[in-house]
Amino acid sequence: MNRTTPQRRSSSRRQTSVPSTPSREPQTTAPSRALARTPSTPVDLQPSLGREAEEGGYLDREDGDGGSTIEDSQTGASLGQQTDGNSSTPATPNSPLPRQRPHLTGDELAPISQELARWIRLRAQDLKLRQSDRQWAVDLVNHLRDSLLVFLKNSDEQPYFQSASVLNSGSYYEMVKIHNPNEFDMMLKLQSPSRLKMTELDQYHGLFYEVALSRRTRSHIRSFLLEDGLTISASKIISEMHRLVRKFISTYKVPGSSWRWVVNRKRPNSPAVTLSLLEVDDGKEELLSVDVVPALEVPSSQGWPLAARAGPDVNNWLGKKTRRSLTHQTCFFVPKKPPGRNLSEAAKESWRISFSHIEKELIRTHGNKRTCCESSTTKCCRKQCFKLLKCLIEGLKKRYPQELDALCSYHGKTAFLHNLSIRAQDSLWTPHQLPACFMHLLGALEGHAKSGLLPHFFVPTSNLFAPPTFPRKALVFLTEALEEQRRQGLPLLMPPAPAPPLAVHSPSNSQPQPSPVVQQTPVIQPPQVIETKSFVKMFKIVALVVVLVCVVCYLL
DNA sequence: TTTTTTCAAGTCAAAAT
DNA sequence: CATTTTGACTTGAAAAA
Repeated sequence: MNRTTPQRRSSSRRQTSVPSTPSREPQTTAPSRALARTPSTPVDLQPSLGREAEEGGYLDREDGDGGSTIEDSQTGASLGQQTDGNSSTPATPNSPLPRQRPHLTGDELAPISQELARWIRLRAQDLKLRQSDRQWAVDLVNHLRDSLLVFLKNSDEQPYFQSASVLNSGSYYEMVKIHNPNEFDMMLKLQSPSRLKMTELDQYHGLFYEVALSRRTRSHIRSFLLEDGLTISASKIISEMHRLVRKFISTYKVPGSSWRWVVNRKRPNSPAVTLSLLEVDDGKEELLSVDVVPALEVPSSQGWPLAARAGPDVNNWLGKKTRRSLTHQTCFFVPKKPPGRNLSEAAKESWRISFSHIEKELIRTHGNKRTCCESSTTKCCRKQCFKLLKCLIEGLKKRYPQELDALCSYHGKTAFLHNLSIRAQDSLWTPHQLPACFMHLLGALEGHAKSGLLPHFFVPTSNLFAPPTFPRKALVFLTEALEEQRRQGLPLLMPPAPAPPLAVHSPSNSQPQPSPVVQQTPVIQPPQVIETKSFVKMFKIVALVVVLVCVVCYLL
């Protein structure tokens, strides 16, 4: 009982934070922090962009799949780095950036100015979640999750879901969520009664599967089988999930009763049932969002499908032993169709393979040595780099929603994992190398974009940057956008609205202006201008001017 | 300002029911 | 035997020094 009560009690202890205002300004004690943050907070909750981009990448939206252009052998070989070797570089004709070599160190890249480095560190600092925000969000989300589990357990009308259990996943639980703890992902694990027959769908290079039981069963799963009595229907599972969650929510009471959860409309290509937390009175702003994804667990006696056996290239990074322990774990299937219309019958009921739990473990135990991040002397900056990359990707998507529609956070995650496996040594990632490491990571993503080659980390035959899902046009756009970000000192990493407390100019950042990349130049100022110190300076100047004007007025 | 200490939360598995 | 409870361990942020 020590587990549940303290949470509640602690909430009442900090009365201000819980009841009325979910987060932000009020209890922020550090003024500088409040200045820096207030603007970003509400804006980022925008459901339309933020959610889809972020979470979507993870389980939901990204569809790397059947790239037509690359042959499998090549992809497999190239895992992790962009082989150009011979002819196979399709993307941009003029590519000044040399192909990334596996182990180049910071100084081989363009040098990073003092200012930029400082700026990167500041931004990394600013991406952290605040505990007061977490406390509020976590109480609500955990209560929701636990109640949903109880509901499913007692739901007699759908026995198959009674044995479901939750596996927390996604960026919050990977400890790489940025800005706000406002998005949570959970997989609802569903047991398979027998071994599964996993049939790769042609043309998708091992990402999408038809999943069938290997023999007939009397388990409760049988209400979700197709007519053949073996094939498991993805659409039946997801719609039933959706129905159950709706039913649960219709009776569920949010503790505190200032908010309510609503079940979002079902999106045709999404494996998730998405819940949004809204204010009871004005139900406009989405305060939290939770994705629940049913996930079919492959029995542990069965290995991964063939395409994933070539799987994560972590031998140099984590060692063979760790690799074995990873690949011996189970994998999951989430009910997700491949993108596009006019799908075959099998594709309509298809599942996508998911390694969310292993991604989580990789990001958590990310060190070359066991001792990485164990004490202050062995700290590394890997996660910080990843957070910065996420931030940049979100920024890019916000600015170019149409052009970069295909881009999602999973591309960032994949590039990050490849980068970790290539730059394996802990000594390359010490905290003071953060700016250089981040530029490396950015360069890697740029390289992937240039070569049009970003193999799925676990299914290397599947290229996440291949044309059907990632149009060539978008790829070129992305390449140029990244290049420009780098050249201009990462303007998009600047805080969304630098000067809201003063209500001075420049909301320039928040309005999406889908101008071609080149035209972006004049809109954005170099980062130094907005940096905190300079900001203070600016403030002083403004104050001085105001005083002067007052004096003049008075004299007149 | 930077470093150390404390605290909330997540995970895992042993112990208890 | 299965489910729930408990405690040890880890991480990251906030408070204190």
